[in-house]
Amino acid sequence: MDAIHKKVGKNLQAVRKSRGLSLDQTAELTGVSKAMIGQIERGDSNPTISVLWKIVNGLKISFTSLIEESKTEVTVVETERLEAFEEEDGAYRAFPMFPYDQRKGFEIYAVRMDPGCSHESEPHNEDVEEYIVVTGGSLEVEVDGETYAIGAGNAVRFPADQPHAYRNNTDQVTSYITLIHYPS
Amino acid sequence: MDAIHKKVGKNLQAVRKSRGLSLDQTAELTGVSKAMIGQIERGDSNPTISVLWKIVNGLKISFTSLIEESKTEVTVVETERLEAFEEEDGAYRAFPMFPYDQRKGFEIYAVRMDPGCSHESEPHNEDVEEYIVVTGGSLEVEVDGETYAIGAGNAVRFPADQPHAYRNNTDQVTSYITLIHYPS
DNA sequence: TACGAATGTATAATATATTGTACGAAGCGA
DNA sequence: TCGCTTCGTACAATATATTATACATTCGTA
Repeated sequence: MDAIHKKVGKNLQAVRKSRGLSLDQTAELTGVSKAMIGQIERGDSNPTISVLWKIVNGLKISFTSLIEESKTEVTVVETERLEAFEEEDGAYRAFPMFPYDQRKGFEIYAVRMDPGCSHESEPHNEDVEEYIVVTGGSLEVEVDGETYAIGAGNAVRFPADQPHAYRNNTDQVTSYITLIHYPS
Repeated sequence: MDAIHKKVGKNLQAVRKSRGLSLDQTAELTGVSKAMIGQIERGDSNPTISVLWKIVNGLKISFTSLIEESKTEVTVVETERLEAFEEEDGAYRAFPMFPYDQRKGFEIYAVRMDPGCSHESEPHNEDVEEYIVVTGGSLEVEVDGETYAIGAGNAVRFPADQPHAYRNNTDQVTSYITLIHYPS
């Protein structure tokens, strides 16, 4: 699922078969060897971009159609099964629930912060926005010198192209969901 | 210009420099070696799709942003300098003025047909359309058993997912522009 | 049944993508 | 100027992408 070249292989084979083309015919149309096309379809090879370019142009299809997920599938994620990025000696734990997807332009983490934990984040690039929904405990967010207290069930959004910090001043674990949106 | 990997290199370098990143930092972010990133930027290497995928995800950019032309440039095409696809012993000559561009989804040819020339075209795939503007002489187009006579200055459009034929029954050279549109 | 054509796969040879390391150039304080 | 760092490039070693060829299977046909 995550291996891009396998996705490309599936998509390519889908296009080829939907047109009733053989490997030989496809090789003729694209200028890429039959063996290579077969390997790409099976996921046995990691095509260079030049080869993909030839295929795309020979078949008169878009580049995107090869790298796109054929359909958006149901994806169930269990936080406990994810491997967290830990910071602050494990007191700050970020679980990548939906990793960055360049077609969507955002990523979603579930974060847990132990009592007393404080975490500073490097500024992101311009026009990057962060959305936070606190799901448990209470969170202090500091942006541009201002501090905002967000209780469970509440949310905040802020431009993340500047240094910002998260603090859990309570005596219980605070959890929140954060969505980071990158400009297209 | 036409070499895809050089375009990718330019775009990648543009992104990296606009963020003030060094090769080392980019390597750190993407998990791709510094040497490789340098080679890609210079066009010395033809990256595999997996490597591009890592870069795209590490930098939080879209795949498309790497393969797109940074800006649409002015492109002047002189038909006489183009190499024609010849058929019917050279009596049918097709000049690729604007070759297939998957982002646009179409391609444009200039065609010259000698007097008496007749040319049959294989059916294209479903939902492919052909637009023809006759610029000189007169053209007979046969689609689905029907024949249409198109004089200079006139045009025709038809679905090209069936056999179709072109004929020049006049005693002079007929020329026309044809645009072939492929579905997305 | 046998044959020929067409399919997708396996194999070996070659080209090249990818990496780790080392190098020279350019900035920057002391 | 000297060191120190950071930058991008050059190099050699290795992994692997790509090709041409040969192979096994299937299918239609005589």
